[in-house]
Amino acid sequence: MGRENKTIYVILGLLNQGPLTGYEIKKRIDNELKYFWDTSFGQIYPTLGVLEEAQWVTKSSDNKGQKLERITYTITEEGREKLKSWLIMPSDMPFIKYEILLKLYFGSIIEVQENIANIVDFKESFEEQIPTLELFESELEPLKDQNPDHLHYLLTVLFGKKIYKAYVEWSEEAIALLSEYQQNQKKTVK
Amino acid sequence: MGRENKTIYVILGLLNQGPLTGYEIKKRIDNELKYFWDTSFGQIYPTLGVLEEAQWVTKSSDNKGQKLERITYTITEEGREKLKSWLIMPSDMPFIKYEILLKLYFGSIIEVQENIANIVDFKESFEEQIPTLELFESELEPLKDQNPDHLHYLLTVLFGKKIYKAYVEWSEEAIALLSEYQQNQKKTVK
DNA sequence: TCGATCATGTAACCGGTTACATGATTGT
DNA sequence: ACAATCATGTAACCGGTTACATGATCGA
Repeated sequence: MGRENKTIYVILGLLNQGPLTGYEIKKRIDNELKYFWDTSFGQIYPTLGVLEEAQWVTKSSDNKGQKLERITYTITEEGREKLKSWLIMPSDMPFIKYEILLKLYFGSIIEVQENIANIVDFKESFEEQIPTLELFESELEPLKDQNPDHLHYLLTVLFGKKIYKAYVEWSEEAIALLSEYQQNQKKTVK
Repeated sequence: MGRENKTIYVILGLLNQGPLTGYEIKKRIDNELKYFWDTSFGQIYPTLGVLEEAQWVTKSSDNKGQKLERITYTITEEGREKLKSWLIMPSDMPFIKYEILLKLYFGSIIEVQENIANIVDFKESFEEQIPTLELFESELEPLKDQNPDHLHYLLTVLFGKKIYKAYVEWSEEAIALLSEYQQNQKKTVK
C-alpha cells in the first residue's frame, strides 16, 4: 500500500495552483487526474483536517455559520515546502495488481473462448479512451513551450497514450496466440 | 481497493496445481507472480483459515503436534468450482496510482533537472528487468503448443515485456521534451 | 557454530471505499 | 416542481503491510 499517505500531496499540489474547496478538489481529481489517480470524499475531508492541523493549509469561509458553508483551503508557505520536498524525492514504483493477468495465469482450466472474451473486454476499455488522450495531446502540444505546466500535463497524457496502446497491442497478440492454440486443438480432436 | 478479496483466488489458483504449505504459496507468488501480483504472510495465513472454513481447501499435517509443524493445504472440488466461477467473470480494470505522474503533473515548481532525474530512475528500474522477461519468453515459446499452462504463462510474460518497453519509450520521450524545454529556457535567459 | 532458510502465526496500524446523513442551490 | 449538482462530513468496514514472536532445520 506504500507507507506514506500520498493524498496529502495530491491536495497540496492542487492547492498550490490556487485555493479550492474540498468539493472542488474532488472534481479536479476526477477531471484531470483520473488517468493515474483517484480518491474519495471519505479521504479528502479527513485529510484536509490533517493538513490544516499541520499548518500546511489554512481554512477560510465566506459564509461561516450559514447553512451550506463553503470552506476554502489555501496552501501555506510550509505547505509549499512540504510539496517541494516530496516532488524531489524518488518516486515509489507503481505496483499494480493486474487481475486479468492473474486470471490468465490460472486460465488453462477454463475454455479458451472465456479467456479470449476477458482479453477483448480489457482491450476495448482502453482502446476507446485513446482518442480522448490524443485530443488532449493536440490541445497541449502547441502550448508546451509557453507554460511549463502545459508541458508537464502533456507528459502525463503521453504516458497514458503510450501505455494504453501497449495494452491494446498486447491484447491483440494474446488473442492471436490463444486463437491459434484453439485451432490446433480442434485439428487434434479431428 | 476493489471490493472482493482477490487473495483467495491467488491461493486457490496455486493450490489447483497441487497441494502447498503457506510458506510455499508465498514463495511461488514471489517467484512466479511478482510481475503482476504480491502479497504478504500477514495476508496468506489468515486467508488460508478463511478458505478452510468455507471448505474450499482442506488442511493436513504429516507431523501434527511436533515442533515446526508443516501444514499442507489441498483444494477441494468446491474450491475448484469457486476458482472457475471467478476465472470466467470479467476482470476489474487495473487501477494504478502512478506516483511519478502525480509528481510530474505538479512538477513545474521544481527544477527541470529534478524531474528528469525522477524519470531516469523510473526508466532504469524497468529497463533492467526486460532481459529477464525475454529469457522467460524464450524458454516458454517452444513449449506453448505442448501444454496450455505454458501458453498462459507466456501471455503474462509478453504483457510484462510490452508494458515495460512502453515505460522505457515514454521515459525517453519525456526526458527529450524536458531537455528541449530546458535548452529553450537557457537561451531565453541569455 | 552460525547464517540462511524453513515455518506458522498475531497484533497494531493505516489507507481507502462505501454507505449514510443532511440539506441548499441552480437550472429547466 | 423536480432533478442535478453543490457541499460537508462521519462511521463501519476491509484489504493489506509491518513488525513482532517463536523456533527448527540445513548446509558451509
